Amino acid sequence: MASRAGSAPTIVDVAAQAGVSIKTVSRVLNQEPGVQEATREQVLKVVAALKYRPKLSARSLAGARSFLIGLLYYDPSAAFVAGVQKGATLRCREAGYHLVVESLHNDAADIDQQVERMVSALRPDGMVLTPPLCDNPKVLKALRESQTPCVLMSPGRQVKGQPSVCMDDVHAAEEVTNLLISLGHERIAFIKGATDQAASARRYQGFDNAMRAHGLAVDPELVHQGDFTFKTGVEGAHQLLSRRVRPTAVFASNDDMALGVLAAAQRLGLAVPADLSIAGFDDSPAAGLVWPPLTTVRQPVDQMARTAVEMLIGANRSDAEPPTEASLHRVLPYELVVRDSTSAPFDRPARVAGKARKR
Amino acid sequence: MASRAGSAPTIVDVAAQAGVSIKTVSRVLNQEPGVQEATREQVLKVVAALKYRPKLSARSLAGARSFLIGLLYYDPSAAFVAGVQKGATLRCREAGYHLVVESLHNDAADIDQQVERMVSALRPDGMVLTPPLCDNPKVLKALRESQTPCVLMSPGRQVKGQPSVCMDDVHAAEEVTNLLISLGHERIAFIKGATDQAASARRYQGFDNAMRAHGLAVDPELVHQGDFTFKTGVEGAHQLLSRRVRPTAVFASNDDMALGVLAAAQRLGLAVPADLSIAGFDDSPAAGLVWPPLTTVRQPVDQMARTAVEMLIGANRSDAEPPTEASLHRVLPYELVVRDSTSAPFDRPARVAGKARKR
DNA sequence: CTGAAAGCGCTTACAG
DNA sequence: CTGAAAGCGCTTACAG
Repeated sequence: MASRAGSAPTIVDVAAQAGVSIKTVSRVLNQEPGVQEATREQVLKVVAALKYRPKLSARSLAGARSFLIGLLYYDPSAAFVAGVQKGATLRCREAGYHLVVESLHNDAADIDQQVERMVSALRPDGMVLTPPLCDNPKVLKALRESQTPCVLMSPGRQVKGQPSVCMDDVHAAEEVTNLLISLGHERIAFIKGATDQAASARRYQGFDNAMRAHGLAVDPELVHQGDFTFKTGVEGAHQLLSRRVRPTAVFASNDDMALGVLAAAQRLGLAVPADLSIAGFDDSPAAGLVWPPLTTVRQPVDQMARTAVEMLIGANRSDAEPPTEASLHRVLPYELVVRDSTSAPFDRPARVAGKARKR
Repeated sequence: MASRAGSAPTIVDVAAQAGVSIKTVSRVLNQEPGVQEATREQVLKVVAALKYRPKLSARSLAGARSFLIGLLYYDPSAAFVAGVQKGATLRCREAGYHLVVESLHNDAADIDQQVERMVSALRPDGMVLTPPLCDNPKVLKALRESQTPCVLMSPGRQVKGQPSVCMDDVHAAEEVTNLLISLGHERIAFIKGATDQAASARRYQGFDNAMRAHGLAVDPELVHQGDFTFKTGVEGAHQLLSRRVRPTAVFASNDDMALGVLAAAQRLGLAVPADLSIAGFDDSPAAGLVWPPLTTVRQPVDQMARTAVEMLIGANRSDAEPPTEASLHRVLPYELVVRDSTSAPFDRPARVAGKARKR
């Protein structure tokens, strides 16, 4: 018997045509054990012939899973969204899951209700939280109360028992600083990021570590408080470059600020990197689209998102290992991207194309 | 009777507590007519008290709507994804819909099956297609066969009866060209975009229109074929600036190429805009993060996405007007962003901050 | 204006 | 190894 014309085939059509019960079809589709190989093949043949696809809403209503992963974000940089989406959607598809995206206002008074509303309507099997939402207590509380598994991306602080994915900001900042020092710089200025973002402190920490390790004092006059915007990069440059003894290098803790430093330096008639080396952080698209291209650090954003989705899907499986504290907090490798904005002090600009080093 | 502890309240709990049938609760929730005001209020009170939220999977399985809107994209620029997501998610939430995002490979041989699979599992109420997928015949065919309503964002060509949202590329490129001409430029070079993207031809068309309208010949030597990448901007600049008579301005048909021109000009020791004016297209984040900041055109990407979602949701409503050919193809206003990379030829660089003009 | 019944298309116990 | 029954939580079509 063929399936009714017009409407899509259902599990009943497949069962009838394969000469088995719908329960058996369900078993095959969900890869449950205890189906004879011959039966399995017969069912799969009919599934293919009918182009049968189980309907998500029915599976979701009847079963314990929704096959939906939620992604929450607030005011992210464009490069960040793009990377996260790429990693998350691809991993979702591999596992037959789908990604539902919602944007929220981190400062909204009713943000907990917004989250609660979304979760109770959608019942996602898990949620990926990006900064700064992953550090928002209201959001975390609403999710905990609804018992929705979460993975935090680059959270400010690890929460015990709360899965997270991040990169090693401290170590990356150390490496950038080491690069500048190895080029011969000693008066190295630093521009800090927004105080409400945890990465800011970690990056400064790395800078400080590296300086101390080389016996170089961090001159408070050469540390500027920025907020991750282009504007504070420009301001920082003006202030730092007006010191009695100028720095020979500026390490801005993100690319937007580094671009501000570059723009300011160019307006002041300084040659980069001959008169001033500049390093950033993030490897934003713009970092490679300026002259000279910026030395920076690439966050593995898409890998982080992919890993986050994987953790959520894995946790939903019955055969999942009991998680250890270590398996809950994944630290992914970053990439130091050395380009032309850094050189030995007073060097002629390098003419070599950008190259990347992994660690 | 209170709802069972532990599990979330259902429509049955609400009906029981409000002393009505579940059908009446359903009517109130879906804003169907024919419910007495007192009854309605009583139901809403219980809904609020119980924090009842209808489950999407149940509504979707029983009814004709899924409250899901799909967004398909392939290898978009970061700024584009970010804008689309913002506009689309916000509009979805206002209407109680949710946005499911999927990324596809435009060149995948089985792209039609990937689309078919997604659609038959999810049954979205509509789909937003971004370039270049909105021009992919396989994708469109798969969607047509599944009877999923679609809106195309910036499609290469209008398809009759197929809803779309776009901006007026031709007119925008005309305006940029007019700006350069009004500043006193006559030798204006143009860098074309990728030949497989429809916007490329439209932007060149606008340039050509404006030049002719002012009696200026388009010198074929001053037209370079690029592909929207930074690299072809650099190459174009080298080629265009090696002409016997140099152009005094370059109009690159997107920002990445304009940034390439800027980088090349700076390496060649040219002052921008004094020696060379540069204009781009897109208003990418980087456009405002370089020195001098780029004159460009801002695409209303988030508005376009918002409009696309609105059209899909509106079409699903029973009280929807029969669409006219005009209402099917929305053209949204762009914004000319005049910054410091353009000036009169041989001018000293402007010191004025960027300003925007709407049309 | 309101409701009782059937059914959407699956999975979950439970039998055999 | 396989299946018949019940049920997930809503909307639809039909009565009254």
